[in-house]
Amino acid sequence: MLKRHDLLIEAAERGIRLTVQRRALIETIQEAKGHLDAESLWKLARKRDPNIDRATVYRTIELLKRHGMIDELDLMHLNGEKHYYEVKTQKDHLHLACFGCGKIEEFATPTFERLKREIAKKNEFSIQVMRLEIGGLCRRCAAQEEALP
Amino acid sequence: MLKRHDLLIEAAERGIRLTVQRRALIETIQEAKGHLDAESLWKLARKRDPNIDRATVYRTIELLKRHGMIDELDLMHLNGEKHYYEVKTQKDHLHLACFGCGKIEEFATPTFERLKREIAKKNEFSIQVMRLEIGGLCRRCAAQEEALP
DNA sequence: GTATTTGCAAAAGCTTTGCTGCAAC
DNA sequence: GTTGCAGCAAAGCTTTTGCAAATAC
Repeated sequence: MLKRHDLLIEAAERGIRLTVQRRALIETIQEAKGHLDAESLWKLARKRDPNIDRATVYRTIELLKRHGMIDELDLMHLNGEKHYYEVKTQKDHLHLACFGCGKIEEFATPTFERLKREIAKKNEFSIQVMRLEIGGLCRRCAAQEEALP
Repeated sequence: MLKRHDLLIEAAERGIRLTVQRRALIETIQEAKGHLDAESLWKLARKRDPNIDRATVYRTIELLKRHGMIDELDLMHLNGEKHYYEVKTQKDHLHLACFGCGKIEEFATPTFERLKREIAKKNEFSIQVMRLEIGGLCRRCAAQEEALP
């Protein structure tokens, strides 16, 4: 399991003003299983603050992103153009998206870390965000494809 | 320089019906310098076929994508949510996007290829598309940032 | 001649914005 | 008491879609 930051503590440490709405959303993101889009986060956050507005959700996501506290994913645009969010992990990892069944797998490996160091060094580039997404077929879906004529 | 496929030849080989509109767009993509979004491609393609419609551009892009002839990029959403397109290269490569000046750099390394093989093997995943994007500051912009208080 | 593709115009999907009043500190 | 934030509603940007007419083979 990848270790993730505690967003509320980190927000406080960073001096981010914690309104009830931000608290509601941050707790929602922290407890979210899987990767959720803004609309889903909004619906869940309303269980904690029934009046929280979509716009507030978007604005808070933007804030957390700027602070590098969450990562934004596209997940190969498997379901439209929306974005998905996850708490930043200690280790960089990549996402495997299956075009067949839509399942998302996460994967971390030292090779990825090595690649990151190599990029930073060779390009003299100061890396802030890194997003590696892979689309294809998971084992099960690849096997099914094979079976068809 | 990364070697890219000849799209028109490949389209013919794949039995893709080559209408004048598709020809116009394919030639445009092939000759494009840098990474262009759908709107820019449309404007350029109109120089070859003045009546080509936006919708045709989107439909053809979708077609070429399905055939794995072009890659779609987000380039860290540096300028809104549009997508950018490039002819598929022989070698996988990644994109470095500078949040300061907006410059996009391409980078290919054997470590990336190794990572790809490792992912496919460890996850038993059949990879079709791989998109590695990095956001941060290029050397010049990082130095400028440093200079400020 | 027939199946596919196009242009057009409209809609859809997701996100951002301007403004006024409210909340945090 | 100030400053910044939230809610609301509207607009924005990019992409998709339905359909009749045109085109490729």
